[in-house]
Amino acid sequence: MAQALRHDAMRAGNLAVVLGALDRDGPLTRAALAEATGLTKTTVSKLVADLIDAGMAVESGAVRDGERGRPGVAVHLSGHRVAALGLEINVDYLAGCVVDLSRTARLFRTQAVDNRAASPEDVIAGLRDLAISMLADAAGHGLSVAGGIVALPGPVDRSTGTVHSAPNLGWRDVPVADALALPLPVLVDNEANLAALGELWFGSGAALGDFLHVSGEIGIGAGLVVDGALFRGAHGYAGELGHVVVSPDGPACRCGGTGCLERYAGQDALLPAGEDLAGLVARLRAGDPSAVAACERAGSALGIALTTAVNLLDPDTIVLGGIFAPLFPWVSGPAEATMHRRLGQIRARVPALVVSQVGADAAPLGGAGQVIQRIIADPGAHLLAPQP
Amino acid sequence: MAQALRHDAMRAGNLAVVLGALDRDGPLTRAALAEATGLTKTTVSKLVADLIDAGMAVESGAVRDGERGRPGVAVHLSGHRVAALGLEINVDYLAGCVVDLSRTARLFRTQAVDNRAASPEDVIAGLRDLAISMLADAAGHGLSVAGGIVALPGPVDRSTGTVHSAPNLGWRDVPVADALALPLPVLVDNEANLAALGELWFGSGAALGDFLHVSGEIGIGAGLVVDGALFRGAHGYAGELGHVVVSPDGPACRCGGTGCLERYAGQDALLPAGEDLAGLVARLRAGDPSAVAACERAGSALGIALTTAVNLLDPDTIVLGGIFAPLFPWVSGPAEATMHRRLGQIRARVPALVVSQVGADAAPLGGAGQVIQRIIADPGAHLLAPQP
DNA sequence: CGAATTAGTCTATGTTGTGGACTAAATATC
DNA sequence: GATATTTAGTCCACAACATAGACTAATTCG
Repeated sequence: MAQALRHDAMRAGNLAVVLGALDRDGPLTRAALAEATGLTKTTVSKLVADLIDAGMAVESGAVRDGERGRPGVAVHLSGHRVAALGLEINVDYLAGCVVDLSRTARLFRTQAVDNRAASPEDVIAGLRDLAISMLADAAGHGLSVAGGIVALPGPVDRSTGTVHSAPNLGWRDVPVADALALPLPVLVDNEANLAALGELWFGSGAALGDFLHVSGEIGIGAGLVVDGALFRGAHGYAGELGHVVVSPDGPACRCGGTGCLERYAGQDALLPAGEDLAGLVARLRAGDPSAVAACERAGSALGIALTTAVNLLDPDTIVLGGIFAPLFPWVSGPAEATMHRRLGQIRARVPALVVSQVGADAAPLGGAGQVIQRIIADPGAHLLAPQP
Repeated sequence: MAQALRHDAMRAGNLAVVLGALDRDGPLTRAALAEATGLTKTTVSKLVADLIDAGMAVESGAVRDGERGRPGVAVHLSGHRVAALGLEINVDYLAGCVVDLSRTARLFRTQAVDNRAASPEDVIAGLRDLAISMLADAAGHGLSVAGGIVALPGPVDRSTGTVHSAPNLGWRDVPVADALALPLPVLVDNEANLAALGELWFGSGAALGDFLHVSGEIGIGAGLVVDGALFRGAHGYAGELGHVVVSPDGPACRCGGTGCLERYAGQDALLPAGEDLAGLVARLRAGDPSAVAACERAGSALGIALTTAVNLLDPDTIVLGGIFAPLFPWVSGPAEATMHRRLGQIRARVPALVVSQVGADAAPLGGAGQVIQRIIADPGAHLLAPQP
């Protein structure tokens, strides 16, 4: 239910309105902020002063726009103080990044390890070491890290910070957030969801409108971004594109069904035993007919599943990430052809397929960005004591 | 973007908080309201006084709850003043209803006509007559109708009040809201969307959690309700369940694709030429094997499509409405079996299939309820001058 | 019947945003 | 180059709203 509004909520809300305007529309003078938000110049000045005290905004020089009249002082988001930590546990690596309030990635770290061979405790201890050292680095840069999110390859319970099952890691019900025991609030989320947010803030972003981000890995997940926020469904398990039915009489899937998308376009279906992704791409570049045919099959199946997704979710754009990013030139054509054949008559516009602009770090970047997003949406709760 | 909060917005917001609490939690005393909302008794008293002046709330008698201390005065939503109009244009009938603020249906009217034979202008003129006479009736009951919504069997542009295409009526780009020219604000929406909202407010309602409401008519639409609001997608065309791919090599569909759900479970697929729904139900009751087999085929196909919908949308419950309501006993079993087979291993809980509790009036009821919802969410904008 | 308890109102007060006067700093005009 | 004009930002008196706590009202308990 909507919360009761008291004076402090009004102030917190207006602080968020101003910070949000700075985030969206770049550097703005106080006068421009007043015009954009509908608040008076007086109020904006007071709010901006608070944001500057908290280290969330800074003044840059005067704006000489050639107009006559006194020039304004541009104010923009400050990346000097507030930051967030994004972490990822995946099958063969750990990764982390620190992103500042202006959504600039400040630190990166990746560590190749075989997490299938190790126990969850050891993996989490390794991630903890990586996180602690990044926090120290961040502190060295004067950054105060307000929170973190761990990206995990499987369905999670966000309220308890637990990963329910991560089949590719062999994990079940691991309380990742608690076990990490970092000295800051830590959340968990699904890798596919966070990768979608990574694309929003560190990739093609707002130009995509509402988009569906497809993460091709061993499984196939998808994250739908609507109005700048994830659509999660009732229990947080929306976007399971991998088990959308492509052909009800198709081959059996590990989920118990038959003919799921994963059996046609998942990593195991695309890569012959023993070959890795780089090998497949090399064969595709060389024009190997069997590799091209495999991608065509996968692309057509993907087109069927995406047709269904468009009918149900109605996105503006569809972004292909994960293994589909390097395979995009060979997969997107057949998928797009299928979609146009099936949707062309009933939709005014068939969503375009585009390739992800973020690399392997999409998930931790999206996680850190999500924390930043929360801070911008409620700066009042994160007003730090002004530093000397 | 979030709006700037000024004093009037704070007041309007708190008015909505109080009215919303009354809507959800039935009659409450001012003291209970203060506790529930977190506002002080003073503030609640002032807000309640405004709501009573506006005719949106009334005091009922004192509450004698057996506790000691002064008994409170119960306050509840008043249905005496504010109301909303729900209208529907469909292939063979026009319908309208008036719903009051407490979401009680006060007036109903249905008119059987063959709208395929008539021009859009004539159909709209007929609906206008029906609406005007209902408004007069409502005024006779002392009701002030704040707005209306027209349910239409096809995709609409809600911002312009236009229906893009209604294939079953043979309409294209008809500006329904403007053409109606009623003396109150009129919106348009898709029939399937409004039927889902009808189920929310006039059927099983909140007990369903987040649910997908399937409207089986000639086409098959679906509306997803998340957190008490419709999920519409980027352009408002989400929920096109009818063209979800059930079998990519299936029979050709009028949409240009093949093997869409509509070809297996739409009205035209279920009813042999010349038979109507009542006839099919009679044969099913009599145990006619070919009728039962047809429902089993339809149910299995529906199960495939719903499996996909669950994977992508993750609802708590699935409600079957339209023609699937009378066919529920014969269709739901095969659908549920298919869903369990395909989802049982990867979901902790497979959404239950339930039958719609609202009859044919679901769409106009949902439309009127939507208007009421908007009033409750922003009573400040609808504060009428106090009446003598 | 008086004490205890709870509901609701009343009054003084505090927080927040507003509106307009005011100062500051630039360009345009003569 | 002096003055008018324009725009940015601050200051101050004021208005809107919610709050806290005193107060009155109406009930049950002993």
